[in-house]
Amino acid sequence: MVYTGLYDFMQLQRQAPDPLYLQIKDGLIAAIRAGDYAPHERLPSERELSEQYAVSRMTVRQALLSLVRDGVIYTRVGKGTFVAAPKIDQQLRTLTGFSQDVQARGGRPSSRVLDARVIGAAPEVAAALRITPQSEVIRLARLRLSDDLPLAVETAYLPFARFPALLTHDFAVESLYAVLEHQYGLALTQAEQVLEAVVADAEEVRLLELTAPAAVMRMQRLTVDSDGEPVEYVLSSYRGDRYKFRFALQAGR
Amino acid sequence: MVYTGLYDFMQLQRQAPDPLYLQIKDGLIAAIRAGDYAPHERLPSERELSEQYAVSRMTVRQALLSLVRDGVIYTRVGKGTFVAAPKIDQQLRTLTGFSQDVQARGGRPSSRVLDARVIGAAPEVAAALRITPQSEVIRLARLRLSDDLPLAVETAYLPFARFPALLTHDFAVESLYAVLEHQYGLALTQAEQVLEAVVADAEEVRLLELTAPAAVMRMQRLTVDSDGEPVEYVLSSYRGDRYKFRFALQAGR
DNA sequence: GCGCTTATATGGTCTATACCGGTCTATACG
DNA sequence: CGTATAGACCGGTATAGACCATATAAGCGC
Repeated sequence: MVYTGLYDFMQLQRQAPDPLYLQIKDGLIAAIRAGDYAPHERLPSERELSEQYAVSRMTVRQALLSLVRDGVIYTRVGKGTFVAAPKIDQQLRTLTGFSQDVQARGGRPSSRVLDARVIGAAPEVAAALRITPQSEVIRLARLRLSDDLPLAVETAYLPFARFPALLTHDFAVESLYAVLEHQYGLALTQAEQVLEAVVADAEEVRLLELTAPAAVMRMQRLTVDSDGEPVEYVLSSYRGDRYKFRFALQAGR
Repeated sequence: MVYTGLYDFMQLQRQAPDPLYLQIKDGLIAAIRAGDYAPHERLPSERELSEQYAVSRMTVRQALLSLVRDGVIYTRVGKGTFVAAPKIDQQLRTLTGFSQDVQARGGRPSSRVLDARVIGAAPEVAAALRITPQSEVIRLARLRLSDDLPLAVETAYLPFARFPALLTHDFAVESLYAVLEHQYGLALTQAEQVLEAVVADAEEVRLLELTAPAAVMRMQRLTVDSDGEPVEYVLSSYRGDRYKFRFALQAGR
């Protein structure tokens, strides 16, 4: 036990170096993320990689197998190892509002404010936000566009008591999530969503410039801050033909 | 090469024998299920197992690592390998199919098989399952009902090569996920979904007993096993008026 | 040109061996 | 008696090599 003190010291100084196969794994992840390999592009063969990294083929395989389990790459006998289609999982790391969402898809988000005022909370809204009915809530209704094409109608409700100065912002320009994060220092980490497919009503047809009959995706979202306090309750209607909702499911853990 | 002829013969007679490590894995699963090892009981060491099965230690490790990924066992450096706590953990580690889903909502699931056969994979299906186009896939189309009311049309595609005996089951009665789990020992842990709202086409109107125009939720799901291998590609259409898709979003972690 | 064989590349499986650091225990020492 | 320490055993990492089935392209015979 002579070295206990020194060992602890070194533990604090630096982590034990990762095993080789993890270093290789990280290297490959970095290369893929850097764009050195496009989706479905072939990686060097296991034998080539073992030469490049100067390790045995089994060690390379350990790194590759781990990447396969993570869904980053896939293998085909006799053909090679390939980069998997980009994972949606990544997208879910942060809760995104409309603006980030559209940007992530390569679009240019914009908004038209339809309504922005303080009203008494309807029972349904009060229940969702867990406040007393008829207490004041901010109602922010916007038409959301991607590259100037109408994509969704969105109505957000927030407790007025908590965000009294919120309506001083111009939400035709600013992102609600950005304001909540930077102005109020909120970390939005959890949300509960309900999706439903319905035939668009007259109002939706008009605002989203649809031709009846058309389908819209109605979304209900309750966003909660890191303390578990409800922050916003949002009702949206997305054009069915322009919006696909994609996400990853993961069991357990 | 003395055995080539015999080997070819056996190939024709029955599927290629599982690799050693899978045989060992199955053996251990059977032993655990039979109660030979209680939860948290230590298994023989890797070196002992390699003697018992007369294989190298690396082969034993391959079996054990797969069991760890499936959550059946866990390992502790310096101590040994142990049986994981049963069921409840297990349950949470797997995704749910239609049957479990409806049951969780308090409904009584049932099915009508519309089509069940082996066909050549369409390009889209082959790409999703990451198999070569035109290779054989199982196509299982079912009308899914909850309390005898039509709720969804679901078409699942699975690689035939991996599940050659799958169609011997009656999927009007059995759950596909249950068969995959118990028969093939698969832990379905990851899936990627895409949801879209559309106006129901004539076929959907007829099968789901809708009145046009009506909205349906089209779902696309790629389910992947614990080894990262695509298992099934499912296209579904849910009645918009009877199905709400609810889930929790969580950022970061 | 068309079909067949052959050569070559790939990932998948398996062996045999080695050393590491963590864990536990029996034994020798103070 | 308490405690070091040596050693046995554990899973984790790594090597070097072998053979398999699959996939693809080159070469060959017709």
